[in-house]
Amino acid sequence: MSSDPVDNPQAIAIEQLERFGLSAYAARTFVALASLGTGTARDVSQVSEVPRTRVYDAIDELHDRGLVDVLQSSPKQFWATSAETASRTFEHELQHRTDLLRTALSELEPIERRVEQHGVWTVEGQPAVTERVLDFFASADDEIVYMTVEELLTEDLIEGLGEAAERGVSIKLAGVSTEVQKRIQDEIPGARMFESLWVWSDTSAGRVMMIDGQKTLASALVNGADASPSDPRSETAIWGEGDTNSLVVVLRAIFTWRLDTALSE
Amino acid sequence: MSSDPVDNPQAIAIEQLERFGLSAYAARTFVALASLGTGTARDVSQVSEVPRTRVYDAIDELHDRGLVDVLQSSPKQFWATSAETASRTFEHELQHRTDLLRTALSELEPIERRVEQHGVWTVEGQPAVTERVLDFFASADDEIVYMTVEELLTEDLIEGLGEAAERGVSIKLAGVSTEVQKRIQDEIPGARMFESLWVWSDTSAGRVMMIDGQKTLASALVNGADASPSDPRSETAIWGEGDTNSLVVVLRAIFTWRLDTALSE
DNA sequence: TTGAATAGTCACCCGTTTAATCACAAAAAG
DNA sequence: CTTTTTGTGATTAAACGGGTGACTATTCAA
Repeated sequence: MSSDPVDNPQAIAIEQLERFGLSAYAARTFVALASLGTGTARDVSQVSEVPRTRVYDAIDELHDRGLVDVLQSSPKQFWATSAETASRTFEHELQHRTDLLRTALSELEPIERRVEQHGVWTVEGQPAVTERVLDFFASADDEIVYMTVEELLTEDLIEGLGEAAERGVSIKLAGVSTEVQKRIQDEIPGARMFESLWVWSDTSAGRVMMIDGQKTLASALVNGADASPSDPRSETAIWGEGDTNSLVVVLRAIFTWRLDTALSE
Repeated sequence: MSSDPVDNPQAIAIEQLERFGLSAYAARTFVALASLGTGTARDVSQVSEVPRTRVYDAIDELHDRGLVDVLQSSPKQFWATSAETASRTFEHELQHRTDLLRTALSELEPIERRVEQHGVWTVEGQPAVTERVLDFFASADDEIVYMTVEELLTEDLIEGLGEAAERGVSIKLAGVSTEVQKRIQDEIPGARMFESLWVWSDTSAGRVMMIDGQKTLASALVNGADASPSDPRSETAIWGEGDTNSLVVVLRAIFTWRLDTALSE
């Protein structure tokens, strides 16, 4: 269990370094050097199992990236930057590159994005679904109806709801425990609570929402109760937009009926 | 000039997406979809020049990453997330992964990192050199002597100097214009200025520094005056540590002599 | 209903990349 | 001066990914 190879820091570090664009040799070399502090090609080769003759190329790669300093002697010595410095280096580089991407993508984004009115779109993965929900919150003019299992009501979503509320959007929320209801009432005084449509907790249900009566989204948690809760790739959602959209029509009918009875008390 | 293929947003976006781990097809597919908003495999294939039959694989990849939603119809329709949402998705993922890396690396970092006392280490690239300088600033107990060309005196370095000053480290700074000297005096009241050792501006000199009389670093800007100033990979530095380190001995001698005459006025 | 066109899936080929091995020259160590 | 260690370059082998085409399913129009 605890010796699961994917769980030791070495494997994690190597995996991430590779995914950040380092070669396998460079990644393993850096991890070896990071645990050694300083060392020669021979030292590195022994702990990293990188062929000694290839350590030099790996070091070149790392040196160019600013992750390793080199002492010109014989044998050459290599010095790894600290965990903190190395991580900061990546952070800076990646931040810079996402900025590049953001600028480039916005430049070629179409002016108006019409969305198919008669179909139902699918989204995969909890982070992606959350992003979509946030987009919807941000686009709301009038009303947000949001029903969710509590584990999916994350901080950023509450924030998104709060911002909408400040714009004057009326918030109707269901599915959360009484304790959390209190917290919501504190942060978003305008929010109204209503009861879930069905017994919520033991199903695989995820969330259901409606924006201004014409955008809807429904999601389900696809892995059973035994699945690891840390796996975020377990939510699948569908959404639709437009007055006559089938999903919208169905959910609007349900919500209208339900809200009339639930909120009129 | 302006039609330089590496400068158009498409190419930039594709390049970044690929470096973030997408396949070439997926990257080109996403960029095509981002400009279309919505489209079928055929549409995508036409603008992206990805073989139509492979658009589906690419979409799978993008769908799994939460960058594209899919409408199940015939023909299938694909919907790209907005530039902002897509960038945020990457930002989140990369932030998460640098955190993983940071944790993993710190776990395997050696307790004490002794540094070779008799050698001179080399660092490549302006960002890497800056990182090293910041590390040194952070480790200073007593005194920082720092001489730099003005273009290399970036915000984060001034910050690092400020933090050191607040710890009670005495700061001695040279090479900056009188305007910037004023600004420094405002932000770091304790800092003292002295004149450069030589005519600084038209050489390829970069920076020279000494920490507590026993850590030193010197750098040069390696590309000539005609090189593009935006290229950050043009600085090479050497550094050394320890009382008897050759680089330290030399620079300490110079600085001691110079500071005695320059600061005593 | 039927046939042409379009959409979608799958399997295969081939080139590039990169890991891995080897051969050899230069430099240290004994 | 010999032997070991170190560093560089070339070479081989395998994996990955781009590119193409065959084949089935679906749609649309006669």
